[in-house]
Amino acid sequence: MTKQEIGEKLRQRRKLLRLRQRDLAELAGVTLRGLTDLERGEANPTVNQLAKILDVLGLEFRVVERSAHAPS
Amino acid sequence: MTKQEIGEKLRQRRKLLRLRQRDLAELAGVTLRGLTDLERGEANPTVNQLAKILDVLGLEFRVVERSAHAPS
DNA sequence: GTGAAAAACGCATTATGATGCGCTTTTCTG
DNA sequence: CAGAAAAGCGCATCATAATGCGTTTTTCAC
Repeated sequence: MTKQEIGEKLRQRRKLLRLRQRDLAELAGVTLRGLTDLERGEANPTVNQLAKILDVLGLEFRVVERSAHAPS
Repeated sequence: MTKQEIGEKLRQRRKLLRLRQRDLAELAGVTLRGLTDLERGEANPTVNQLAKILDVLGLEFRVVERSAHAPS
């Protein structure tokens, strides 16, 4: 996944949960600034930073074989 | 996945490919220091840093639902 | 067991990610 | 359309990830 794809996935998930960036940022313990940059794919976050946000969204990241395809 | 799990996965994959840390680090364009820390799970790498290494190893990371279980 | 290769790590430095603040732009809602 | 809410973003600062170098420890082949 590219950073853009990650950002888009986070955004979709956030909207699904009807959260504003501000609220998600607060729940995750990151700044609004950091979150907006991340959602737009214009950031190179640390694993911790990303994990904090994924955690609130009920998501996680996983290392897999490159050729493996995503489930529907 | 925790950082320890990620590190262990990278290490296993590297060994499978019969690479030394030094060689993998060079191929990935990171320092030996950064790689050793990462494999031991004692690092909080950026997504870019992690991606560079995963790329050489034929791996990638993906954002998924937290409850989804890993394939065998 | 000995020696060499590989990996771990302490410490200082450099590069860059995260934050803070405020202003601008975009997106909703009525 | 008008106003408000949400999101985007420029810039300076702070925090910390990445590097560089040398030394120590562990691993492995003989």
